[in-house]
Amino acid sequence: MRGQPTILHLDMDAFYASVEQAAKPSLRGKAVVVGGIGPRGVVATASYEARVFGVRSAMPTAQARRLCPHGAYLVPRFEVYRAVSERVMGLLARLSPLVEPLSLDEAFVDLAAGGSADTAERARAVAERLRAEIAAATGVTGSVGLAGAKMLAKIASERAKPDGLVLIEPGTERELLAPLPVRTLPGVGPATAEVLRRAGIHTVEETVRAGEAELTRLLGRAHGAGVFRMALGVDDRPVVAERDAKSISVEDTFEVDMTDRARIRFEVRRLAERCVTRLRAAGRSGRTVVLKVRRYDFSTLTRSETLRGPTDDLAVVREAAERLLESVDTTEGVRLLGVGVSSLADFTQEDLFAQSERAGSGGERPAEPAPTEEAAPAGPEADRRWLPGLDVTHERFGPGWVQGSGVGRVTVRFERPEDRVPGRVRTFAVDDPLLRRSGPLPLVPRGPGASGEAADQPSGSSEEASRPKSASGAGPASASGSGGRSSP
DNA sequence: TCTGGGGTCCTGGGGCAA
DNA sequence: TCTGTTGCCCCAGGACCC
Repeated sequence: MRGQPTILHLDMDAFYASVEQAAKPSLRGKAVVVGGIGPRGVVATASYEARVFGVRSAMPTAQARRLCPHGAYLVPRFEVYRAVSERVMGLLARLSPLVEPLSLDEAFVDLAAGGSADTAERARAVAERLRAEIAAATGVTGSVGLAGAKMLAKIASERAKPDGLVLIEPGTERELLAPLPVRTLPGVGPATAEVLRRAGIHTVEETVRAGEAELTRLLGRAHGAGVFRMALGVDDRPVVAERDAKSISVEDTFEVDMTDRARIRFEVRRLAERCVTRLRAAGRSGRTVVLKVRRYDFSTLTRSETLRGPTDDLAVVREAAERLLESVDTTEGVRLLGVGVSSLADFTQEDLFAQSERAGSGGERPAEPAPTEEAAPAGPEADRRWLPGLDVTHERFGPGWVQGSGVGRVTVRFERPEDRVPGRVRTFAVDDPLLRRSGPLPLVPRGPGASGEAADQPSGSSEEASRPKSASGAGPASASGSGGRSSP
């Protein structure tokens, strides 16, 4: 570090909520909360209007509703966020070959590696142009931080929020960091902050004064040394363009704790199937199978088994997961189950019959039928679930989105992203044959006037992608997502 | 009325082989 | 042959991040 401020950190502003506001004119300027809407859902992103009421990311949605009862609560539409994200990442890729995406809404760019900026003035000009391009191409805004190192660029983008740009001049880093709370430093979460607080360390300056030896004593060797370096502003982590995934996992939280052993086994098999589907889609195989169980009291345990070689065979993964389940006591209730695969490889060891047969079965038999009715996987009715925020089309009234539903009725607002005024609201019976799910509309209209190359915004039907993941009943709690979080 | 989902990294204990 | 040391692998849990 201490170099020119050519590390750029982009953080989209309240990303999921901003995309929803761009897509739905009636929500602009309103409190919008995106996340799980079930009884165990949490907030993924809140618009700035909702944050005024104290709504924050990772807060239980039920609590958010109490703080902000008049807000619009929407389920995430990941296919839209992914499309917008790809568009943004495409703009970043023009600046440098070294772009490191952290999530759908955040990325680092090494401007020097791209030759697009080597001084503070040029970096600032590049960043301002980038922000304008993002707004024009996607309809949503992003904040940019520029500094000589990743940590500082990230701090800068947080200070720039919303819709701003902050550049940290070389030589001012230590002075800037000194008064900040220790929680600002990467790697210092609630637990570490509490350890430091008990030792009388609250700020970055106090962290530096404590010295490396004391931090190592408090936090352990690797962590203590790392925190000390960050506190000094020493952050030489490079921007890494491509990172290989180290594990692939899926998990579900259930709306009601499960105690029925057959039902739990059924869910583990289903999760194993989803996990292997993703594993294969990524063209990977794995050697270690991990079962995750969160019990009624929120205590979490993991059990893992390492195979003799990497596999992407469903039967092998499923049987390993079932074997692991045998060692877990679930009598008092389970709220979450997860299945994952780690020790990933790009090849598969075919000779795994012994592994598969150890459990006394083999072959890719499909998951057994659900042991109880509530455990049934998503059926045809799944398509008739009108979750708030989802895209629909009515044969007479055209495209719209679900504003709410209940007691046999669904309320739809008919409007398009390009509308200047909120659209009309109409209510239908939930089984109205003229109403169906549809794909999202592009946020920025395409055509001669549209900027950029062929827009990669979704516009066609993607019913499969947007289908709810479970039927009603005791199925998994509503999805919420990774990323999309932004600091206030 | 509690606390999602998908990841990464680190630590420490136990088993095992050189 | 026995014993102590070392290093590696596996496993479980915790912290952290978005």
